[in-house]
Amino acid sequence: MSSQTTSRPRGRPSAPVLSRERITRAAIRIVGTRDYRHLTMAALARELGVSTSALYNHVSSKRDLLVMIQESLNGEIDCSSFETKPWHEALWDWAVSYRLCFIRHTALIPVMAVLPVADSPRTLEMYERVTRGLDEAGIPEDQTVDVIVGIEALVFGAAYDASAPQNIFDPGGRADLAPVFTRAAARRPADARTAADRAFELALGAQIAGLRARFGTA
Amino acid sequence: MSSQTTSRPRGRPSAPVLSRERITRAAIRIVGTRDYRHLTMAALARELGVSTSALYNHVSSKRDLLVMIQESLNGEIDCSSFETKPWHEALWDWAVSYRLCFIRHTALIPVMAVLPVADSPRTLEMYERVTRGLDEAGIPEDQTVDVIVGIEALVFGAAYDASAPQNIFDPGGRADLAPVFTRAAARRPADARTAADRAFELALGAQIAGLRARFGTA
DNA sequence: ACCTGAACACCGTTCAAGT
DNA sequence: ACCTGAACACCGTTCAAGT
Repeated sequence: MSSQTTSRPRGRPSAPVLSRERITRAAIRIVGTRDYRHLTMAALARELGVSTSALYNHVSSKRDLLVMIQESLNGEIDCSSFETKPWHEALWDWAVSYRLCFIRHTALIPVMAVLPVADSPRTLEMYERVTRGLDEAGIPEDQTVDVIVGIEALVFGAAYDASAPQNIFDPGGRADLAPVFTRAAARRPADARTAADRAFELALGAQIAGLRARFGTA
Repeated sequence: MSSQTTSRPRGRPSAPVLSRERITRAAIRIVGTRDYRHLTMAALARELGVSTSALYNHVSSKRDLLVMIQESLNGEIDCSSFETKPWHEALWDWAVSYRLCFIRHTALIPVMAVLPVADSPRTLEMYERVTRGLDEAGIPEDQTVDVIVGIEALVFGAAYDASAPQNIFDPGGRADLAPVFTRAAARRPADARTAADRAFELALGAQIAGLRARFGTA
């Protein structure tokens, strides 16, 4: 009895061309060099040298693909400070790293912001580390998640701001409509990125200072 | 000489069916009753009883349309408190009203967040009132815009959060990955909207408290 | 000036057919 | 199991043709 014989044809079993990992890497390659608008299923397939429909053997939808990218990205967010620094400093480091990660991926924010954590193990892992850090610092258990959500909201909004065009606060011909604002806007750093960084750091510093005042500085 | 005679045909000059105002109102009607995914140029034309291509006599692109909606919406944001209350209370009222306005319009956030103010007179007007309020309260002129940008970032992120699905923080089968987080998440209000409101108010309160500490409570 | 109808160049997604 | 090629149901946008 040749029970060893499998039903698969003899000779080298042809390994599949695609995998979720290869697809994710190719997608990140595309959005890394070009824009998110260029990340189409067709472009992705071309990058991988397969037909578009082949992708659907590994990915259930484009949204699924975006979640995979987000998962991979989330691994780069640094929450190691919660192991070594006081909670308010760790919160700062985390937020800074978080924002940096999403500035070049604002297209993922609408996905990430409403994604059930159950669908994203790495996000869950990140939340766990931050929650534990806040918990051990004595933040009341029924508010640790609120603290996280609040910081995250600022981070997402600030990531958009940092990806805005250079002249976003230039009133153009309508300066007469807003003289005080126009003068104040002209006082900001000329480089848009520098201006955005400063605004984020002011807001983050204020928010964390407010949290310290509320929960104690321990 | 019948110099009075115009080149337009005699009789009642047929008034145009469309206008930017009518188009904007129809668009708001659609997103008010249905989802933003249903706001297509074809659906909008059908709502107005014209052909799709007719829209392009009044609107240059779908992005243009979204900006028009945003303009109209911005008129509903309340910054009147800056005329009557101390700056920190006015900032609170403004942020609350701002967020409320965008919770049902998160699709506009990517547009609004990177829109040059020159393209949006009403946004400019809003910024003017807020800047003036902060200016008169003694916030240094070179930081008023940063304060606004920081509050706005929180507002946009919080609007996303408030529009997230009910079970967003339910770890599902992966509770083992995040025991501390799971316990903390279970402590939040059952109603997602209530939970989101509380998180926003904690963050906003903290941020404003931090700003007061920085700039003085005058 | 303003509207219609047809066409264009895309999208994401499905599916029968092959191996 | 995994891939191809063709097809489908949409998108936003353009444009010649009409009034």
